[in-house]
Amino acid sequence: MKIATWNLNSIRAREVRLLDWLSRAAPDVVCLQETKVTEEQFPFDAIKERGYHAAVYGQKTYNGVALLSRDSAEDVTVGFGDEVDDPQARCISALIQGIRFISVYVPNGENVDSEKYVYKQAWLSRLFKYLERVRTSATPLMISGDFNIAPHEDDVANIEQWSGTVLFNPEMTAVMKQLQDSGLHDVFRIHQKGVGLYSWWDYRQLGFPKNQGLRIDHILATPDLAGRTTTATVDRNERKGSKPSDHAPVIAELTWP
DNA sequence: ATGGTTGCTTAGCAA
Repeated sequence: MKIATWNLNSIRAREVRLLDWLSRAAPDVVCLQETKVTEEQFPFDAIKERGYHAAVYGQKTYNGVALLSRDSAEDVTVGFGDEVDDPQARCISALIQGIRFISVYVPNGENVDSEKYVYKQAWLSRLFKYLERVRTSATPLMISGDFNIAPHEDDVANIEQWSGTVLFNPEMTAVMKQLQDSGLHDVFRIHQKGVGLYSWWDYRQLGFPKNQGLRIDHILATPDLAGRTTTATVDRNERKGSKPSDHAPVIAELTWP
């Protein structure tokens, strides 16, 4: 079973790239973020032609998440289902082949003095409560997406530039540690121990050619699944060529069922 | 310190 997570930075700007990549990479489940379209504008037909079901939580202009899958998705839910009235489409979940998949687009936060960072903190707090509710011992779980957090120094190319920012600071690395301590393992780091491995590179200042990136897109899995993963990679080819997203897909393979 | 890029929308926000 091949799983991927990819922040597309607009599914309209990336539709051809996404479709070509689906044919070439042939993932079984794809967690998408920043689709930036309402459900009415989502390219359901083209994706169906490539052999995928799509569960979509859309929003105009900003955010937007989706789950693509070879097999049908059951029990689809969107948002956290909590008491907060939140218009931002950042979380979708479904049961696929007996696994609870969640695609998340964690708020960026802009800067640590911003109201957007307050929202990021609150959103993450709601995510923990959501995970407590949705997790059951019987169902393996995989939560993937753009977390907008680099978990470790080794996940940041330029520490001087990024230390203390919303993407890499003690409070945010503690969030990743708390997720891991709750039994959600960082699948990429099970298989890749090296440095200089990133999933996002700024469009500006030759970020990608200079490999000035951060590893902020993650696949986290409960132990039953994490232990069955066989590979984890970043598909750097998707950051190359004409009109790439600023994120590359992160891919994991596992023996399932 | 500023600016550098992209997408959506059409001047300015978000990343």
